[in-house]
Amino acid sequence: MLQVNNVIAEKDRYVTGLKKRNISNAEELLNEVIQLDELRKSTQQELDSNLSEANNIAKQIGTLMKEGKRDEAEKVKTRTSELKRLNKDLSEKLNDIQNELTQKLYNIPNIPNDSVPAGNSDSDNEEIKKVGDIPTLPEGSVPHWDLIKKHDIIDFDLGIKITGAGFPVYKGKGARLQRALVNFFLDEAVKAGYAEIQPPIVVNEASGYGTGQLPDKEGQMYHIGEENLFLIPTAEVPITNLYRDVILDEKELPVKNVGFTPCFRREAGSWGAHVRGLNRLHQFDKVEIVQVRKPEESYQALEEMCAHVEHLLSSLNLPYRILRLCGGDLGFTSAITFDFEVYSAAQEKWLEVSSVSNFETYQSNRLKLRYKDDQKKSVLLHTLNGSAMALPRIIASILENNQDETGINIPEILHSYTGFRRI
RNA sequence: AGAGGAGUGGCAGAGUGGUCGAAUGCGGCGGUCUUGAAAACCGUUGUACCGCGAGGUACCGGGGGUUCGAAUCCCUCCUCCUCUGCCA
Repeated sequence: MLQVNNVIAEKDRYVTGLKKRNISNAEELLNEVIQLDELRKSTQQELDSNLSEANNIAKQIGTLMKEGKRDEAEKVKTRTSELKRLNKDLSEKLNDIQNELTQKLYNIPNIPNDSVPAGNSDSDNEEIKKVGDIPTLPEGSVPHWDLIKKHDIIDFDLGIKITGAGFPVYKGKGARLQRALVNFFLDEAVKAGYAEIQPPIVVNEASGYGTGQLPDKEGQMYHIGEENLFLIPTAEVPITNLYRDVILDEKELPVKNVGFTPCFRREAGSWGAHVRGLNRLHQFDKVEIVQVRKPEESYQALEEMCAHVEHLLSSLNLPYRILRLCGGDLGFTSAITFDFEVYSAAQEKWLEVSSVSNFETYQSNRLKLRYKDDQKKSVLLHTLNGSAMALPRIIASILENNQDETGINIPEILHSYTGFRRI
């Protein structure tokens, strides 16, 4: 969430930023925050001085009691009981104000980076790069949902039988291909200096709040009511929350982590005929890279992460394009996001396979993730993450783009991982 | 899951109602000594909020309560350890 001090210091810039996200009452919203914070301060000042007085009297009573002056002690007690009543009200008031302020801040998204274009929807995203040729497929080519049936490598019906729609079963070469990709992605990340993490795939409420899935997006996550836990929608949640309530030593920076996990998304309401096959699932595998950086280094890290994703895509020989998301399409917690899409030649569609974002201090403020600078001051760090990469759509495009009359060619880079060259 | 025990500063560990934000040791940082290092000695060493500052407030696993006053007493939740049960 935003820091109130920054809201005050850079109000104009923040208003402009929020307008880019099509929040028309931005100024009003920020003013409310500033006013609430002022009320918070004055209430706290009043409470603090009352507490101070009460503390002093309590100490006096202690001394009087020790000296045996009971009557005098009883006399001062009238004032403290008055203060006690007062302070109970005041601290309740302060609590309410703080909750209201937090609620307000929770509902204000991150301020977009200056380079983020204005816009309403994904049609306003800015294409900044396109690499690779769109393959021309042979006569009779079919989308991946037909290919997987034909070659019996992924079974949706079996998934429906044992779980439900959106939970496919990977079989034989399909399962092997997926495992190969996971290993390839992990190996490349480790080569690039990321430390491999295997986090839990179920997280508690505090973690949901830390990275911003809660309070507003709980509908996206599967919830285990009995234990009040959530199935992760992305490895970002556990891996970033590793650093919740942490003050890092400068020597521990930069943090570069990679994790492979299944991801679970309820995708409530977004199921329809247009999302067939592997295009959208309730459970899918993803390799995620996460960085924690000093503020002045985070944009360099963002570039580095984008370059890493590009490297993966070109190694797999997939045509891709990079989009800079516009204000209207930007995730709630993100300051800037680049989407990577691969071309799936039989569907004749671009599919999002990675999303690389800088959250600046938006997450770290909630997480209380800081480091000590050379002045020994605590400074909020920047968090970043990106998919490297989401598996199903990569598989979809590999299958579609590399099909011929008799089968499917596996990209060369994967041969040592799959142990086979064709499906 | 049941019974018992325990959660204090970076770590170890005292403190069971009143100058306790917290002894002591280790570690860290600064210094003295030394050619350098070690040892020894001296000093310093949590986080957040408010305040121009002096300073104030809160925090001893989380939340609530008793009391003029709580690390200390009570309730509740969480976590860890030991034993019993179950289990990959």
